[in-house]
Amino acid sequence: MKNASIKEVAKLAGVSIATVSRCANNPERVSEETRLRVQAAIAETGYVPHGLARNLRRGRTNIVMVVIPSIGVPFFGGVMQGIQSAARAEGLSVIIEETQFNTIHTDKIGAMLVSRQVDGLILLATVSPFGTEILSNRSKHRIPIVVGCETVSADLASLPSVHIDNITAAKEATLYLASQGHRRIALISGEQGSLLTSDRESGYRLAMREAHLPIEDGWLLHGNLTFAGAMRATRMLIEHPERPTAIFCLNDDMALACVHEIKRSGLRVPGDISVMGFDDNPYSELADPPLTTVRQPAAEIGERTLYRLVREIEGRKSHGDGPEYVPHTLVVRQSVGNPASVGDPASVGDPTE
Amino acid sequence: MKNASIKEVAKLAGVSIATVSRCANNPERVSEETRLRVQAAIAETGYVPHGLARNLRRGRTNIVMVVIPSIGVPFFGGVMQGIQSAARAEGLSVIIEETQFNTIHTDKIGAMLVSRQVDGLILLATVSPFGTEILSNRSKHRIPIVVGCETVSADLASLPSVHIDNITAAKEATLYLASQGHRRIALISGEQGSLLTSDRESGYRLAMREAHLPIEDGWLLHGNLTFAGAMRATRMLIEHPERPTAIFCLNDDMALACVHEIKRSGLRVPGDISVMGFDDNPYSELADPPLTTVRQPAAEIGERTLYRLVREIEGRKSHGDGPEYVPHTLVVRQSVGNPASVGDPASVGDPTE
DNA sequence: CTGAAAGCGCTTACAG
DNA sequence: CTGAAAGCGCTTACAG
Repeated sequence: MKNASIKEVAKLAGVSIATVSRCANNPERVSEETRLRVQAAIAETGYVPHGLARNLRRGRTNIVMVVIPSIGVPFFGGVMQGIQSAARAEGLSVIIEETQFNTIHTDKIGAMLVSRQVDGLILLATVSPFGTEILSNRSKHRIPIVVGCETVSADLASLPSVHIDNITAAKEATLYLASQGHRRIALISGEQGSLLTSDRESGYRLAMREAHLPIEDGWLLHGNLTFAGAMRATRMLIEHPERPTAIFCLNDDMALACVHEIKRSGLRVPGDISVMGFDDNPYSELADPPLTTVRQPAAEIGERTLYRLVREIEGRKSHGDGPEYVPHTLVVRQSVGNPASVGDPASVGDPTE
Repeated sequence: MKNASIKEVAKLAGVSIATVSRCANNPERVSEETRLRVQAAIAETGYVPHGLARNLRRGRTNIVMVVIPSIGVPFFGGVMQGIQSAARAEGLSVIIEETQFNTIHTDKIGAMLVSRQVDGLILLATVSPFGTEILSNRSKHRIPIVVGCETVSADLASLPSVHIDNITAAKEATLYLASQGHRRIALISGEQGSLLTSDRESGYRLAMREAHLPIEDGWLLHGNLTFAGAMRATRMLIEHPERPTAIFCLNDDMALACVHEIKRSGLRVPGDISVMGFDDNPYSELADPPLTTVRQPAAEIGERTLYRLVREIEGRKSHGDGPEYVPHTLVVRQSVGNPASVGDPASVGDPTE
């Protein structure tokens, strides 16, 4: 059965299509008698307004697009949940576009935007090459864009955004490590050239300086936010002549991999090496030991990002173009302990488990 | 700057809008000279065809909707990756709708479909209440739907689908446990009344019967596929008078939580209790011990589901309405070992770690 | 309160 | 090869 159109309903009810339309959009402007007749006709035909036509007429799609580095990362799952629930409240649908190492379909994203198939764009921790093109399109076509979780490329820094204060968060985490007595603190960082990464790196450096702690050569490694990258970095750290007593990983995935690798080498966490994560993804709690980490309020980031985008779409930029900050918290669990006394070799190579 | 429309391009190039349209869609039907002029005009105006208008005319949106129980579950992330990459190849965009315990916005999904804002629907391990309404809409409006990863509600069983053979997979996993010498094998199952769950339960029962193993009262518990549910179930199992030597969890999340809980109670995995998972999500490899589990080819499921949907959309149902099976594999890691000799209390309450 | 008409921006037979 | 025209299915001033 083909979908009924507004015409058929109109004919059946003996009214014009304008009246049928009004029954859906401004029912108070239709007499009750007519309305009833139209409603009956709608029920009889099973009529549902054709969304495309309506949208074309109204000039809005009620769809927003979110660009995400990788679906299935639990942390982004949390952000998406926030986006979705806010979107639902606003009557919006969300198209997800994954952009993992994929420069090419930048085109597609641009096309969807420019061709008005989506009303706006949310960029979640976006990859670099993206930046300039997006930006030029934005100004050319007045496209609403907001960045969530901090942009990765510096050229996007001027966009409205919502995220935690990455510098401060990383600084606090490092300082916590120092407060537990650690003096040899290494960092497994994210991707080179990513703004998010460099902010957190700054926080680490700031903290180290403030605590009068040295950063030895080879203590600051890039793990690219992946398991494999973190494992590689962890191995290098374990074999470092000045082996750190604590490793700060710039996300929980890397921290999980780091813990795994430390234990595999026969060392204990936190007995021999403490590990600090970042994000607080759901699996961190189940790790052995449960991860001490910096929590980002994922769902809240998602929600606020969406609402911010809605404001952009509707043209009321109450907050200007600056970033909007969201609070982070240090979650203390068991992967960070006190360091073994310096030069005490007893704990090394003598794993109890 | 407002977007240029086809009219402005036509005027600038001194041709009709039909010709402009042809340049985009059937360039070979336009003389080179004209084409060049039009292209120049397009470049000058920055014209991009308005997607909505085009779609309205063509009667397709090139958007498919996927309904997913929960974003951020790593396993579904893998499936989504498959869907996305296939969608990209087909020039489709995907709208994601989360349906966690949310009956209400079933309406929204139905509406998007019926109102033709999306071309088709992928249901990923869908929740129950959904079923009947979707189905009635489907037949009424000829809506293309395909189910991925097995439907949860029996009333959707008639839809085209792609998934592993859940019965066989669960049976093999259980049999593997038996082959390692386990005779007391418990099951932490999924959600009551879910088809996927009951299929895997059947596999477990089949295997136990085949191996002449009893299923004691209280060995088959529902964990609802969540951490919390699995922890609760694990505690009950640990205290069970006939404590199992192996626990089969119907997904990896539960297996991870199960391992966590066993260790927390001072027992060892697999020393005291072996744990088998299901799915092979990325975190399973990093667990301590790494999880033995049944792998579902997530990305492949996603891809094939999308292609299947495309066939439905295009009206060529080459494969009929039956399910399409995808291979599973047993991934042997370290969470399953041989059981301690029966009645040997030495290993109990004497955790080494 | 209701209808005729314009128009959203395109695509595609149909002529020529 | 090109244009005039119909039409996709709606919504919304504008009259009445």
